[in-house]
Amino acid sequence: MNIKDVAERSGLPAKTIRYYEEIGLIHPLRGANGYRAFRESDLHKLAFLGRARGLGFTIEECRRLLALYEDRARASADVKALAEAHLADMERKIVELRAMQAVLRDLVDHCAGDQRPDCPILTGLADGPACH
Amino acid sequence: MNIKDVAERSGLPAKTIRYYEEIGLIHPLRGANGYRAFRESDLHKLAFLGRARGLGFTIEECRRLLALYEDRARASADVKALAEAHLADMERKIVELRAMQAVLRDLVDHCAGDQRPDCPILTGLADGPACH
DNA sequence: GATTGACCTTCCCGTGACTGGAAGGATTAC
DNA sequence: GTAATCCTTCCAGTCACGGGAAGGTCAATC
Repeated sequence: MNIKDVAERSGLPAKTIRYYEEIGLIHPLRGANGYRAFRESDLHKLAFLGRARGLGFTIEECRRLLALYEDRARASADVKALAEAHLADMERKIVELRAMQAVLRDLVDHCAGDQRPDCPILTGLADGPACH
Repeated sequence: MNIKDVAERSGLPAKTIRYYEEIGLIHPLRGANGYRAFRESDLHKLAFLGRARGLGFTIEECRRLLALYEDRARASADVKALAEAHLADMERKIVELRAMQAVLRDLVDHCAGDQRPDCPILTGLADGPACH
């Protein structure tokens, strides 16, 4: 398979596939013409990576997941630990976003949003956090 | 004021303050020795920027906010629109994170997390989204 | 006056995970 | 034979800084 076929079948852009090879996530063969020659196993790995990335795992986490996936002697506890750490990361991000939202929402709710210049959002940003 | 003083008083690292000057967010004066000479107004702007960044506004949004802040003829509607767009951005991110969390949580909940290799998380990543 | 130490300056490189584009070679279709 | 579509590598840019080097300046002390 050439890169365009794997791109279509994996749903990943060709650029991304080249990048994944460059950073050592996959190791496709090479044809006599210098073209990458992808096996089914490469396609499989790329699909795996695409799904892991889609769940928000970083590239390094994906690398570890892939290593675990290929390690027949793995302990599922190791996979679970990785996944739970990532769940916790996401939870932290959500909490942070919610906190920012709450502050900003409060400012927005006090803003008339008309043609006049008076704006609690700007004074809130200028004079300190949530002064009311 | 030298950069270290403004850094302390604004809570921003000196590196960040230099960067903000480089991209034209602030324009401190220069002393005869080449040192940046910050006025109170510069400090004020930096504090404003720090708070806006803390609420998750991008640098370009901060630039627009600062321009509105300095424009005495602004309409508060413009500020509010910017802030509401940002609220919506954050909401989208939260929804996306929640969706990823839900899928991963489901996989994690089905994983024994023991010393055996069988792992629904890995098979879930390998064989497609949420097949059960 | 010399020296130390803390400050300041600019410059360049690295981050994460790609994306865009240029320059040039290979293959396929007609 | 040639045009279109592939493929390759390499370079640069993204965002918002952070680390660190090389070198100039300032204030206090000896």
